[in-house]
Amino acid sequence: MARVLTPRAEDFPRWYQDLIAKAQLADNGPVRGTMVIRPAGYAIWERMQAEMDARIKVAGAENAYFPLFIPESYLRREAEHVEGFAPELAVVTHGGGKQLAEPVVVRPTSETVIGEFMAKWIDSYRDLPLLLNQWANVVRWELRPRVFLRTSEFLWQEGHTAHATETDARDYARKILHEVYEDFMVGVLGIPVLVGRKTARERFAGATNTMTLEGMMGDGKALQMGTSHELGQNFAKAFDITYSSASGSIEQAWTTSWGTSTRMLGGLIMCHGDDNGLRVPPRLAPVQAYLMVVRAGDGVGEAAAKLVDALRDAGVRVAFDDRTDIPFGRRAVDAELKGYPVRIEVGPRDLAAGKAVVVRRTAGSKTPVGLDAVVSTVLAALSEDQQVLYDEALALRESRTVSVDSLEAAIEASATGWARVPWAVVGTAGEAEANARGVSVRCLIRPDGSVPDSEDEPDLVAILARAY
RNA sequence: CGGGGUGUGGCGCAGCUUGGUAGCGCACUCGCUUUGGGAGCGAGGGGCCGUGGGUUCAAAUCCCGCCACCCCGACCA
Repeated sequence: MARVLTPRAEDFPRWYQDLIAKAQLADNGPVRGTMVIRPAGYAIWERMQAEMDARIKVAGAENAYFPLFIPESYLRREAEHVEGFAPELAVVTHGGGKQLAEPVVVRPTSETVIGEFMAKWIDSYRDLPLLLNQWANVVRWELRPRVFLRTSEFLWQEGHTAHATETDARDYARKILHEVYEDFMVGVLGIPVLVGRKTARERFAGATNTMTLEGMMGDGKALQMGTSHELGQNFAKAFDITYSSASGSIEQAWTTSWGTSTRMLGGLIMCHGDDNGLRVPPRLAPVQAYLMVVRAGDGVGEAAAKLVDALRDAGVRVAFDDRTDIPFGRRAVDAELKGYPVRIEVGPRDLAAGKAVVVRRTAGSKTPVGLDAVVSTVLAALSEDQQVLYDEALALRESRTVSVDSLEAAIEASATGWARVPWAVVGTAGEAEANARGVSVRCLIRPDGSVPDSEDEPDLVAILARAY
């Protein structure tokens, strides 16, 4: 069968869907827009979860679990929040064979239920901050689903915190943004995300500030890979989240929420994938080294098993493939599709020369290596290729980002990549105009690249692009 | 909701214009040969052609209705 993975800009989503199918990551579920994650995809997601969860815990948040069903009236308590989510709610009207007195919605996000519980759990300033995180699936009935990027049901991590002061909430939302999200995306996913502030128009429904991490995909479009919100006292007011201060007064709490989803898997595929399939960064890869016995022969199985042990001892996540009844090409291509960073080929021919062949997915290079040097070669390749993927993605982003000084030029540049343009020349009117033409303001950043505290700061730079 | 398109074995499609015994590739099963880059040959299994009606001796094919899905746009982690 011919290889049909050809990521040209104009048919990028097609290519992306093909790759997902061929790399056996996901399938479409029985209900429009739902997604079934296959084992190969889930293994990657599991590694994402592990890395994220560890960082979330370092940031002080604890995992908890809240209801899937939310009474419709909860949503209504925060005006902007309902308005934002109403069009995409899945509503349950019947239960136990009867019409429900009050419909319940399948959670599109959990600010409201968690707010309800925060109100019960918080009495004193001593209970603050309350730092919660939930790994769960949520439902948003999107008009046009796309596997991993926008499915009706998706898996995510949503953090919800309550703080005594606005400053505490503000600092925490930024801590998550940088120390959890940015650290993970840059360091593990190898995606050079741009971190900035959303405009009022792009803000999360009910938030006072939304901060985002934007990645550039291989076709120059932007993907919002995660967000961290300051919710002000909007939800504290709606759900009566109050506490007694040290001086005895009753005060309203300040809350935040932040989330990242299986969309990151889509981002990973579209950022690093190439014509031959997935390329998974070594730090993330569930299988870092794929050791395959090329063909059976005297002592080949034993030599291969020894190498597997040596790699495991060195801390490498290794998979062993001795299925010599399946043709070599089939197994090699499969390993490439799934993006295993390093493949080690062991066969009679190599062994006779005291060697094994180390194949790197990133560059596609094949190098015969003495058996004693395999472990060190693999370790070096893993750490080098983590950097290579990041560098390639960064180089692409830089080559496709242009600085311009008019709205018109920015919209034009968005056809192939990102535009950096002074926010002052765009403004809310320019933003609406860009939106009408399929381009959005992805975020605002300061000239030095840091995240603004307000969109009214002078000299802000707007990043305009087309987005998924 | 607006604009385009498609419904035929598990998947991808041809056949429809011009009605006449339902076909191809992949996948699957069995056998032999293979196995250092998506194996070859042989044999097999599997489809009321989306659905309801009409025309006809005869409908996947022609006509009318309905349904579903996909793509582009509006919405979005």
